[in-house]
Amino acid sequence: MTPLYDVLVRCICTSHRRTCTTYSWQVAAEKLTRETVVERALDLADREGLDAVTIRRLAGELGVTPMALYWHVKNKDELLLAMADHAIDLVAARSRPGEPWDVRLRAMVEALVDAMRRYPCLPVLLGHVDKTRAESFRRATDTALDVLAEAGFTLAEGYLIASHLLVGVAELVKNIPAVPAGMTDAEAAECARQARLRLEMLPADRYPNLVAYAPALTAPPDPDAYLAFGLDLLLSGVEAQAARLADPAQPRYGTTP
Amino acid sequence: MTPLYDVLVRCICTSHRRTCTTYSWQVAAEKLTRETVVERALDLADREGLDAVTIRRLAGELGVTPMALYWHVKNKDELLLAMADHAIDLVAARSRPGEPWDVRLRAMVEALVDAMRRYPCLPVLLGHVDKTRAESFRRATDTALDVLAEAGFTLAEGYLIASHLLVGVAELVKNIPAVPAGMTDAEAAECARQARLRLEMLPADRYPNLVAYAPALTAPPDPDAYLAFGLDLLLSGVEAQAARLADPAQPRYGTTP
DNA sequence: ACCTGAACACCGTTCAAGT
DNA sequence: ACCTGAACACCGTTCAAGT
Repeated sequence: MTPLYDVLVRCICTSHRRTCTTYSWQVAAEKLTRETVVERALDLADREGLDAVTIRRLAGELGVTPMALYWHVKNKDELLLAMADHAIDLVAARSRPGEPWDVRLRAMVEALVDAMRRYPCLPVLLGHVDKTRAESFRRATDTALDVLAEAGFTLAEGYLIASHLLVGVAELVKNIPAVPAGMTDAEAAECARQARLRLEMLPADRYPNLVAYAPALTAPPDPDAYLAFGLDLLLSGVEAQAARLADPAQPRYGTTP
Repeated sequence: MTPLYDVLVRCICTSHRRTCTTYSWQVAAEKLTRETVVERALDLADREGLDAVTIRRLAGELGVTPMALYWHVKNKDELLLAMADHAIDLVAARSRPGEPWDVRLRAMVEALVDAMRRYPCLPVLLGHVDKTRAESFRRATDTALDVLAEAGFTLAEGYLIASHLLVGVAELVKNIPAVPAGMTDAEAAECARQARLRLEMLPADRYPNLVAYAPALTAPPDPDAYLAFGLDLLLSGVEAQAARLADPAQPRYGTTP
């Protein structure tokens, strides 16, 4: 542990690294960074579900020892937070000032939908992080509060609406009716048939509506009509409240700014 | 390991047990049942959060070996499912046939709110179970579909609305502004002050609305106004859609029954 | 029928040590 | 600065065995 030894080792190390990076088999092990850790974690979660994202498993995927990750990320909670932060990053940007509040709000919600379709793990990921600690959530929430204030809502009301829209969109995208990626038409049909049978096997006297719903499951899914209806449902609630609260006699939640 | 030894041990044991049950310190170990397992798990989750519900931890709480639980419950997933099932049990019952659809729907939603306030772990628990596998969910969904069909929705629309209301209420109750149980007024005030400071410490140029929202946090929380606004928001969306879809020219999601 | 004990393959995380 | 190795205290679950 003399300085000389230290310097010597350091030299060997850097020169070793310099030569190695020229070989292709070393490219994968090419100096870990926090960004690649987070992106690889998102990738893993999208492919195999959030449960597959494990410090040890992720480390294996990156060709590195589990404890190596702790250099780039404080702990698993921070990893999940960084994943959500990274996935939601583009949402705040898509508000268009100048437009009326309802089209601005719809644009934001559609940006949310896009983010969740781009990162399928995002809806369930949202349930595992403290949203107030993520930077991109704060940005998105702040611009949402801006839009909603323009609609006449108090800040407290706007805050509630913002988180309501967030989980509403998450639930919507989670249940989006689509053939799972990498499934042939035949497999998808078989899948739908089994889902239908599961419903039809229920006792019809106790669950008449669920049983009646079963045939609809064999029809080809229509994600666009589904999303259109879901988004209208979410947004029309906000619009209805905005209209109702335009009457100053109505009781409010929170003080008007 | 002779038969004689076997019988001998058995005698000692049963007589031991028979005497023991007369002592009060043995009452807790009084024959485990699936119901007490589930209820104890709910209790544990309510007190210390869902993460505290662990097979081993729960077994310890029940004064029993971890593997004993596997006799009453197939695995942890089934335990979580049974917990949700038990907590949501009373909801379907609270629909009042004869009333118009919107008051029936509101009654169901309010029953949901009650269940979630009774079992604080329920909102997060819902994120960890497959709702289609729980009996009381199916019952509640079926009666909801009944109510929503009366409102003119298709079954597909009704199904979407039902799950939308479920997660909407869950999010609402999760964020309910109330002084946490077992906290003095002084502690609650300190808690609010810190929440306010956390917001006010944010850079005001990037998050102007969040910073402006901070002072509202020091005001005493008003759970009733919060819930009233949240429920109105949820339900007015459904009502607005019902009104819009009364026009037969409007596009629909799913076929009308 | 109901419960225990030992064992297996997994976790997240710490801490000292290497290079 | 960045990564490894060994260790700790925890998981869920199986399987054979006890009573």
